[in-house]
Parts: sequence; C-alpha cells; structure tokens
Amino acid sequence: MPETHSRADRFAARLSANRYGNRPTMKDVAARAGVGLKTVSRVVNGEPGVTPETERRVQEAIDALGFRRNDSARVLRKGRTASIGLVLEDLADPFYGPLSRSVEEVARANGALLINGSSAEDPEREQELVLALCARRVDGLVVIPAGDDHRYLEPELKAGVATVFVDRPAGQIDADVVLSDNFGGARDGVAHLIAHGHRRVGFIGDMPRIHTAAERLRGYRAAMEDAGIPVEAAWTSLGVTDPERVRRAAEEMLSGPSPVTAIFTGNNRVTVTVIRVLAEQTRPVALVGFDDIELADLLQPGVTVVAQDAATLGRTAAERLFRQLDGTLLTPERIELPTRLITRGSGELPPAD
Amino acid sequence: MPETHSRADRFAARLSANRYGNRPTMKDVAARAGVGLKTVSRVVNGEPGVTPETERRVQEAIDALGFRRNDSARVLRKGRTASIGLVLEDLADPFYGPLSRSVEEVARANGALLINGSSAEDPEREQELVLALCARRVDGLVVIPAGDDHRYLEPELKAGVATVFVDRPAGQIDADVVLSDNFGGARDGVAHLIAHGHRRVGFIGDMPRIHTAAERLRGYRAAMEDAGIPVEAAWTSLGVTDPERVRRAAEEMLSGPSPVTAIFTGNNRVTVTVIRVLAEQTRPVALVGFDDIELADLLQPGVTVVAQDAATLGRTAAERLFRQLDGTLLTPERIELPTRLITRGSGELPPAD
DNA sequence: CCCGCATCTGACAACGTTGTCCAGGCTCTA
DNA sequence: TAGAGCCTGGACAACGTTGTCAGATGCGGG
Repeated sequence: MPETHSRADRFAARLSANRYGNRPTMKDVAARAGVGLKTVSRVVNGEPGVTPETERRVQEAIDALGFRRNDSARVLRKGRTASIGLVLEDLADPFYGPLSRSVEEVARANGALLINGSSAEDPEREQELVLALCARRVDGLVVIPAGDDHRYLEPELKAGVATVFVDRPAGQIDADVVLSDNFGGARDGVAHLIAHGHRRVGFIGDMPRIHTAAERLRGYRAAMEDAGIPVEAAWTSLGVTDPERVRRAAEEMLSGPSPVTAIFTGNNRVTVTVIRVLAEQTRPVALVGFDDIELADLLQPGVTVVAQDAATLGRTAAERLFRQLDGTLLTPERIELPTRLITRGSGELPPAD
Repeated sequence: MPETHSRADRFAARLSANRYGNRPTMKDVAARAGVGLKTVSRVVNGEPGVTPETERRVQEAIDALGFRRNDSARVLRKGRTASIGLVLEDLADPFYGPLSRSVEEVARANGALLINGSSAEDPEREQELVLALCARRVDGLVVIPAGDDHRYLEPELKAGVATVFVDRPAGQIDADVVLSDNFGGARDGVAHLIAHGHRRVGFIGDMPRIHTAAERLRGYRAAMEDAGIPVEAAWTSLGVTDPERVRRAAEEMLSGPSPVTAIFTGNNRVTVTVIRVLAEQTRPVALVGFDDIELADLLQPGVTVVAQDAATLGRTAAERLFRQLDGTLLTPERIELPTRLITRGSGELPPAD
C-alpha cells in the first residue's frame, strides 16, 4: 500500500464517512491503546497522573491513528475558544495589513487564533460578519466599524465578549476604542501647507459618514479657520473614493476660477491617485496626504504625509482586548494615538501663483 | 435601568457566569416562548413546519434574550464548520493582502469564514498553525508553505480536509498547488535586461530553500546561460532579506572588480531596498524586479517588473478548494499562472559602462 | 498479614445543538 | 360522525470532549 493516498481514495473515504471524514476520536485512541477515554484526554492535555508507560502507549496510538483533538467539542465543554475575531474594511488595503498582523501577534502571544473578515465598508456586511464570529463564540472582537449603530452588540457585551473598536468609534454603545488623532493630524497637515504660503488649499476625502473622514475634514476646516481663510465650496470634494472620480475632483479644483495651489488628501488611496494627477500638471502643486505610503520618499518630490501607525493601533487594541478578558480592565476608554507629520518635499513646495 | 451596561456590570456578569458569560441557549428561548427545544431550532434554521404565530413568539424570545446560536455545538453535531484556514507568511506583506482578500471573497461566496495566520517563514510555526486549524476542524486549508515536509498533513488529507498549496508546492505529499511561473518570469526578466545590452547582471534574492526563490534563481541562470554569459560568483547574492543586508549586497556587486550594470531582484521587498540604493548611485543602473510594487510607475525611472497576480493566485486556489469539497475535483494538480513583464523604464536603461 | 494511603485509571454526566421519530390535534371526506 | 391523513410540536439520543468522583492497584507500616 502506497504511503500517499490518491485524491480518489480520500474522496471515497469522505463519502463513506459520517462526518469529519472518519476522524479518529479519543474513544478510538483509547480502544487502540487499551486504556480508558479519560486517560487519553489526560495525555492529550498534558495533565498529570499518567504513568510514563501508559503515556507512551497512548501517544503511539495517537500517532498511528493521526488523532487530532476536536476543538469544537472542547469549546462546547470549556466555554473558551481561544480565538478572537477581527473585522476590518479590506484586508488588501496596505493600511490594514500591518494592523491585522499586529493584532495577530498579540493574539498569538495570548494563545489565540485570529479569524478575520472584510466588511467592504458595508454596515450590513459588518453586522453579518460580527454575528457569525459571535456564533462561533470568539472570546473577543476587534472591529473597525463600517456602520454607526452597534446596538446589535449589546447581548454580546452583556455576555462578556471582549470588544474593542479601532480606527473609528462604535455607534450608540459604550465600548473601548483606539484611534488616531485624525482631527489634529489633518489640522497640522493643512497648517503646514498654510505655513508654506498657501491660502487656496483643497481637500479630497471619503464620505463624511465615515468617522475618520469627517474628523479629517474638520481638521482641514479648523486649520483654514485658524488662518482666517474662508474655504470656497469648490475646494472641498467629499465622498469620492474610486480613482476615476478622485482624478476628476482633483482636476476640477486645479482648474476652477480660483484654483488651489495645494491639496490635502484624506487617505492613502486618494493620495496615490492625486500624486498621479499632479505628476501630469505643468505647474507644481503642493501635497500633503493622510496615511503614509510606501516609496513616498523616492518620488520627485517626496510626498509629505501625516502618518498614523497602523501596527500600534492594532497592537494597542488587541492588548486592551486581552486585558478585558483578564478582567483587568473595567472602564471603556477612548485612546487617541498621535500622528506624525513627515516632510519629504511635496508639502514644502511654495504656491505657484 | 440604563440602556447601556457599564463594563463593571459586564464583568460581574462574566464572573458569575459558568461559561460563555451566561449566554441564553435554545432551551432558554424555548422556555420563554413556551415551546419545545426543537421548535426553536427549526425557527433558527429556517426549517419548515412552524406556524407563523409560533415562529413570531420564538423570534420575540430570541430578540428579547439576545440569543445567538452556538456554532461549536452545531459543528459538533453536523460535522462542517463552514470555515477555511489560510496560512501565509506575513499578512502585512503587500503581496499577501490581496491574496488573502481574494481567498476571503471566494470563502464568503461559499458561505465560509476565513481564519488566518502568519507563519513568519518558520516551518515549525506553520505546522503549529495548520494543526490548530485542523483541531478547529476547518473544512479546508489554503497554505503558503514555509516548510518543505508536509507529511504531517497525511491524516488530514485522509480525513478529507480539502487542501491547496499556493505560491510554493507542498513537500513530500501529493496535493493541489497553484503558483506563478517563477522560473519563466525570472528568465524573461533577465533576458529583457540582456536584450538591452547588459552582460554583467546581478541577482539578489531570498534563501534558495524557499521554492520561489530557488525557481527565480534558476530562471536568472537559465537566461544568462541562454545568452552565453558566464555568471560570476560576486553577481549573485542569496538569503539576504533584511534591508541592511540587501543594501550591502547591492553596493558590493556595484563596486567589485567587474561591477554589474543591471540588477534583477527576487521579490518586492528586495526591490524596494535596491531602488533606494540605486537612487544614490551616480551612474544609472538598470533594474527589473520580481513582483509589482505600488507607485512603481511614478518613480524616476519607472520600475520595470515581472508582475504576478496575487489576487488570481488566491482566487484560483480557493476555488479549487471548494471544488474539492464538492467532490468535483479528484486529481491533485499543479497549476502555473503566467507572469507579466511590465516595462516602465528601469529595465530598459542601457549599460553604463 | 492486613489496613490505610497514595497513585493511577475509568465510568458517567454534561456542554448546546440537530436528526429521528412519535404523539396529538386538526381538517377533510365518506 | 368516524376515520384517514396531514401538519405541527416535542422527547430523546448523539456528536467528542472534559470535570467529577469513585474504584482499582500497589506499597509501606503496624
């Protein structure tokens, strides 16, 4: 008999099997090793009170049968799944990759696995995902909310599911939240442009129903007001997110009756598109973007950004999550992490009036 | 009584609770609605045979208690978890984000959740992760292997756990694998440099124990051999992966007795670092990199790359996974996706001898 | 030689759900 | 009005594991 089994073999096995293929259970292991069920359980879990000889026999049976403990049954019995859920907007976004990874690191350090899903910025999908995770009885949830009403989570909070929101606050419920100083960051970024002589500064950002977008817009307006510059309607473009519309928005504010000499972009995706548009312009236009982007320093000019630290955001949130699970943490808090202005050239261009 | 509960309340609840906080069960719902247990199950699962009136009563009880079905128990009973596992190298790597996302999309289309973990290129950690996923009885596994011996998966394969390897083949077992044409892509990339007049072409890549790295190295050597160019030892640098060492490697091959006039880089991270080094050089050095990178077109010069399609890689793998679960797919296959040479300038620079 | 104690092992129930099967009540027809 | 058949609802076992508790075994001391 060959060591490797053909797919057809496996398929046949699957068909004949009642449930998980026909995976061996502790009972099978016990029978093979000639011991009781509980003794197998003890060996598998490294509990004391088993003779080395017995342990050896059991271990042998386990290896021979390829037994793997069924965690579903274990969870059912014990009540803890040792897994946490992460719901974010889009795993493919370079901002969420590091965030996700840092959450995973903390989970791993606490012996938990990470289940994650992308909401695609759709509140309904967010809820669907979160509830699916709750049905799986994750011990905790890290949520980057898409929606603005999270009352559906009340039963989970009451039941003791640890929950931390990241990047944006929860809606209608009192929960931990870890976010960047979006307002301050944007205000500083825009103020930086103003300090370099700009007065006609444009803003391109996401839909203001998204908390981060709204805060950054607020920061833009605050900086302009602080400088005593009235903002013209044509300078602000909201809710544009796909490259084509961002492109049009940028081109319009660069060509109107009072064209902007600088643009502040509300997130990394917008920034990337605007960089492309500006590269096609004949006159130099200053740019500061929210979120750092890779290779920003190698472009001509380098791209000045307001950077937030995705990894720290994720790590902080995950650490709070596990402190909630410890029982160490009692009061929901709002933690705001500072942003950092990184000057690389594009934000220091003088106005080309 | 306030609508929102304080963390202290919740914590108290958690302490007094025996297991999942004190989550209501179907039994509780049944009691409250004044119906039998199975009737609740029927309502929850949308099975037929329940009067609208009864259904309404049950639904009311569910909402009032905040009941969520316990999927652990369900899985235990039914045998399918409706979740798949994805083990990759590093979620934070811009190559794996889109891959992960596309796997998630397919999972979602098939009603499954995605659990994922990063192996950090450590075979032991890979195995640990995979086995943890198996203990959770995921229906299928998508693995980007770090190790080269996967015989530990034999019991799972036999038990009918669908398994697809991505990006690199499995070791010592016969399993589906979806990968890019690493050899062909690298060979074409290097040939492109040679076609533009280069003869002294350097190669910087990852450890050859990693399949992709070995294949790309093989492609480099093949292209050089096809052109009848003997490769000098100093032109090849392997196993360097952190930016500092990549930098040193690049600087060395640019300054030796027979300095290279062009460099082929073996993956996105290496490429990024080499771009930085080349930006500091006085004479122009040609560059072709494996993997596309964002903004590559906006650099001066644009970066010519051999692009692989991470999303298609992930989608193809996930689709095969679910076809395995259908029973549609019987024979393990090796699927190789083509790469695409994208010329942007850096690869077309003439040698600066 | 027997008792007590410590050490190791196993029987059994329980976790929350779903599948099977049967009971009871209803409607419809003869 | 009685009987057949259908429809709804519920009792019960089972899924694979772990916690509890009691039994078995062996050893040493009285």
